[in-house]
Amino acid sequence: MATIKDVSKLAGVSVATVSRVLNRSGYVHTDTEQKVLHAIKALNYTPNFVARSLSNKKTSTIGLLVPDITNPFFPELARAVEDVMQLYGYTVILCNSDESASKEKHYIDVLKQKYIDGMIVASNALSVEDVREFDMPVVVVDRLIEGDTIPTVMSDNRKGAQMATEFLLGQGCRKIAHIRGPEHLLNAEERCQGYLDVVQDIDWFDRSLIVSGKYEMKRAMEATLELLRTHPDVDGIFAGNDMMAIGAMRAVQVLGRTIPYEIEIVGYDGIALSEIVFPELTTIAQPIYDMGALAARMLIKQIEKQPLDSLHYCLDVQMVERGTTRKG
Amino acid sequence: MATIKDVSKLAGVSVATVSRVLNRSGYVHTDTEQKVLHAIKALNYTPNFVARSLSNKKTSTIGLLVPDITNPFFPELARAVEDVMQLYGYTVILCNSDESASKEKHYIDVLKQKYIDGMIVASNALSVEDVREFDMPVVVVDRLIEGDTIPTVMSDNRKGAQMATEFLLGQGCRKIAHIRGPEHLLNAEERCQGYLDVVQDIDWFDRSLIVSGKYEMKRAMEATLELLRTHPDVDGIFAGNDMMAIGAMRAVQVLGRTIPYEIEIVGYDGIALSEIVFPELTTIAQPIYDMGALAARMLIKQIEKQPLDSLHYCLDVQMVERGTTRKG
DNA sequence: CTGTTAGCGCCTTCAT
DNA sequence: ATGAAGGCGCTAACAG
Repeated sequence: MATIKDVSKLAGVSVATVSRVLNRSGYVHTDTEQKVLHAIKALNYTPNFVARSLSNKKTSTIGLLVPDITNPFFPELARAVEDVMQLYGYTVILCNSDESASKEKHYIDVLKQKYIDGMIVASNALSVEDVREFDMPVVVVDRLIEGDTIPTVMSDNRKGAQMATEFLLGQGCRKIAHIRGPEHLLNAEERCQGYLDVVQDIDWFDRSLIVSGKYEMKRAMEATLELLRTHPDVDGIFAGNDMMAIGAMRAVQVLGRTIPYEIEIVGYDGIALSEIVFPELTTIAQPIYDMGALAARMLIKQIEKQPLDSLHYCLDVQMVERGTTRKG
Repeated sequence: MATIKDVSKLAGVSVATVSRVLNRSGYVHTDTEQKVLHAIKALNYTPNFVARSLSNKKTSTIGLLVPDITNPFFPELARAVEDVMQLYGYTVILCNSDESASKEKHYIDVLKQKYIDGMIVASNALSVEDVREFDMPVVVVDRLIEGDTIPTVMSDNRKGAQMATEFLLGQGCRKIAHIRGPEHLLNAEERCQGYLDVVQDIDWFDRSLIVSGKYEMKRAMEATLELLRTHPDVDGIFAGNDMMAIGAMRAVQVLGRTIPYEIEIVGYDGIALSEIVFPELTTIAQPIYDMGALAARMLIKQIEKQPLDSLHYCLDVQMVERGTTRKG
């Protein structure tokens, strides 16, 4: 691998000059610039990023921390992040935390040592203080750190949940249940709240209509089986995410009831999977790709010391009507 | 951030000594080691990887090149790679190539400049020469570069395809079609060949029983619709991957035929999705996680100059009987 | 066992 | 407009 020194020698100039043409910094005569450019081409020279990083204190690398890339929500997010980062000349390191605080901390340490320029966190075993201790640009996705100064992008969970629930009501459902996500996740809490906003004052409502599915398909399936045993008259289900909605579909199918005629189901997220099951899942779609792309842009702005237009972004969600609910 | 110099000062020793205790290289008296350790703790010192990389020529970072992390096959692979890399102190940079040669080349260039230690390639817009030009440790996954010296891990596509086809035959199918993947992908070619191995000498066989689905669900659905129009008597379908198998399921469902009673379907890959559709998909499962983990281990061996037990690994696949084929 | 010193490759004043 | 030289933080001879 040729170094800047080789280039300078071949071009008959000093390394400083080569550096100048490389970075378009400072003045350099057109002729000498040409000489340098030729030398560069002749040697097939490309600058060594590591060396550059050392003197720059900028690695053009960011970290992306997700719970598990295997969870269908995150590939879309990761793809978005990677796309825009790539566009701006950054490179992204992928980290799976499994929502374990110790794993997360370990990653943070490693990434800090590697002097990454910033990170996008879509996993939250960590507390606000932990995140603040990062002491580098950060954007948190889909996990609000309430009322804080840490930049955030998320979607309007509560409103989305209200939309879903109201939609089921509008479809004529007489008893709507909710399969909720993990208690410790704010977004699960908000979605549950949105459901409550709509149904809690209706006469048929009862807290036992809310069951827990841990954002997992299997759990949701079991929870639904149990739910339909205690409440055989449930005719609408709003699941806190698509995976659980699919679990619910399974349970209903196992019981031999037909979707959407006997029971209607609405999910949340709008992951690609929702179009792959049959019937296709009606869902509240978050703009997953947009969220990732926005987070990436926000992070870059911070890294490049540009002002952020807003600290917190809450993107709109969209109702996508498909096969698990009846048409008009 | 404290530097090694700060530590050396505080401990009253030279930087060399600090470096020695840091890397457990060379001798150092227990007492001075203690002093150093204390200084390290006192200053909360952690070494700067960038600086280390510069003098080491080792970044402990590898690249993972996939076509698209959004394609359900790759998250599982990525997860495996990340898991073992993490175990050995490496960090992984994720790259989506969209199977575009120019994108791939661009990535390679960037990663080279970043002096990554090696890379795992699960995408192949590139030719053998291109890959050899990487001039760094590489492992190619699921894409054989035929008869070459580049380390490879894949699964036994041909045998797997034979298993699938024979299984359908054994189930009593009278006319078995194949939905194949892209012509330019070797694994698609091999799977098609495996199908042919089993059926080409049977009287009902006809080349028009092979249709192309591009490894995509939608295309496969359309292809299946068309297939069942020309060959209404097809009662078994072997799809080159699970996504296409799901597309085929859709087509069959749309036509109002029942799975598995009127038509049986077998997929290939064993992605998580295959358990999520209903009926659950019978498939030839590749050990995706194992393949990723093995590739990662092979890469590390190369990086650390250890000998590879074998240049090419071909892992066994497994028939997983589920709902899209009849039992007993 | 420990310290001195010369790199690793690049950037950036400071002179000229 | 260009060059010389110090520094980024760490490692690895080479002395002692």
